[in-house]
Amino acid sequence: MTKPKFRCYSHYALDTVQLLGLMIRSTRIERNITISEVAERAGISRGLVQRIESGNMGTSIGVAFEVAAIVGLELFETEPSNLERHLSMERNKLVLLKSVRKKKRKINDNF
Amino acid sequence: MTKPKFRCYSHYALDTVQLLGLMIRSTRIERNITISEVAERAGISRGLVQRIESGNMGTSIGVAFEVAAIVGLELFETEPSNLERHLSMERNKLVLLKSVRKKKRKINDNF
DNA sequence: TCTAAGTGATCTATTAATGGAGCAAAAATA
DNA sequence: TATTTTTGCTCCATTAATAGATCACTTAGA
Repeated sequence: MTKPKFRCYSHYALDTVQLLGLMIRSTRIERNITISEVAERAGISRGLVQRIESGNMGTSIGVAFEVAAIVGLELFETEPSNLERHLSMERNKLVLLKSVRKKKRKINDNF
Repeated sequence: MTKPKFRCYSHYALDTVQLLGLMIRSTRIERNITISEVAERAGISRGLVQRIESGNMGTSIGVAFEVAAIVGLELFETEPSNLERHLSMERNKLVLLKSVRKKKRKINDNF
């Protein structure tokens, strides 16, 4: 796969990233925190917080989730304590689920 | 803020990104899709899918959410139709919420 | 209304992510 | 068990993201 000049995103992915940005922004404003404060606490630049809030697809997921945590927006879990539980559940699940094996598609090849 | 050599993440952000990766992986395996297939459908490399599934903090949020969508993992919303509704709700909310103004902390400065 | 704080945006040097190839280990199944 | 697919990982060249500074515009509050 050669690296594309302009990456193509599905409507769903675009909407999801934009929704996350808007939720971060509204939560931040509701709790009376400035962009500069968030940037300082996250250890990133002011411009990067702006790009995250505006739904930029290229920002790194770690920083975006860190910003969400700083403003107090909870992802996936309503309670932080559930996060650990959910995490270990998924880890246990994946002990059984290993790799995927595709069935050979060699049917109807002799006519 | 000078760009740090090693960025520092909160435990919560680390767990959240890792959880997303694990959920993508288990959903992918349950639905019998290989990493290579996901990579091809997302238009990215096989290694990048691996990094996303292993909870790498530096991968771009757009690609990570695209991969989640491809394996059929729904973020934030249980139904895709709710996503649009949620999005417009947030947009409407932010019409009123503009910028944050910090109170001047000029109390007790004359003693 | 006036003023300062907050925000949005652009530009460039620096830093980091990604693709692609290759290799070894693990896992599925014949 | 033998064999082939899938996966995990490393390396490096290329491409993209980020920091930092700056400027204009918007907003909140005096």
